[in-house]
Amino acid sequence: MDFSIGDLARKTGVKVPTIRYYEKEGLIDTPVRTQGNQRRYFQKDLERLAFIRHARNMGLPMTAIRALLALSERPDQPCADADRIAKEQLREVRSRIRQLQKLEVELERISSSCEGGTRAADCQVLKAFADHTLCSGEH
Amino acid sequence: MDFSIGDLARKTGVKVPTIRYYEKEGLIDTPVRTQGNQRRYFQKDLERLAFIRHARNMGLPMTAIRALLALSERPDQPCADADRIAKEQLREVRSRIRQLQKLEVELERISSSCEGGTRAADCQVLKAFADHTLCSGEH
DNA sequence: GGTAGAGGCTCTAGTGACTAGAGGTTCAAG
DNA sequence: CTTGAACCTCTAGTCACTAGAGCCTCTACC
Repeated sequence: MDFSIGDLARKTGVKVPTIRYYEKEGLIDTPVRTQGNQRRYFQKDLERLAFIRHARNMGLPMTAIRALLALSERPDQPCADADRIAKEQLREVRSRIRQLQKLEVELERISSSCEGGTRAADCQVLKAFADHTLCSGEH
Repeated sequence: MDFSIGDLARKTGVKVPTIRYYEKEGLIDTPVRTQGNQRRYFQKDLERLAFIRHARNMGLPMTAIRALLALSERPDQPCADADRIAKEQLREVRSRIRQLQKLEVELERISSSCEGGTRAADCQVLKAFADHTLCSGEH
């Protein structure tokens, strides 16, 4: 029926101190306590925490998660915001991918430039890191 | 011949407080001072800071940068380490790209699931964020 | 019912890589 | 010589946790 913070941690994959942190930050409800002052959770807490965890895994910033949580608490509100947040995150992810791909090209060039020269003084890798003008594109 | 911390900031694109922070962290030399206690820099400082900045732009962690800096200070050392660091970073970047691409697929699915339903209660986007089991792959 | 030890509690401080602000001093141009 | 932009140090704040100290409670077994 109810379960401890450790149970909740195991079920959601969120660490115990992180759950307490989320509580302090107001992301999850303050749970009921046992007579001995220990937290006890229920199914609804598990769902909310799983939501947060999943959204975090998807790279959403806490502010976006707060917005989504607020939205899900007012079920009669229009959900256009939720859609907007998801699309925004998608744009973010795509732009990060593009940036990393530029970086990939750059690093490929750098790490293939080691010609087996043995001394750091002649190391092309070090030179490549030092000299931005050698880069093919901007970043 | 010599220049101020503001000049150095402009030339490298590293902000003034960040330069002072790097000094405190031992990433750059403690510069000479004017009679009035202001920092004065030279070409070598500019080069070192540009190196750091470029490497940071490439996503290298500070520890890797420290290793590269240490290496470049001992020019007779073999440079295999530099090559290893570059290759390691390349692997990292590639793995981050793969992860983000999975996320992209996921977010595409989520953000196309809004069927114009107007109420948050029925919002597929919120459901998708809540329910990990709807995900196609792992993450 | 007693006890051991796993797990719970609060609180403070630390992480990385900076950033912001307060309150004061110095430099360089006019 | 004056003005004001740029410099100085120091502390504290950011984000999203994480680590540790020191203490308390719950549960399972005897």
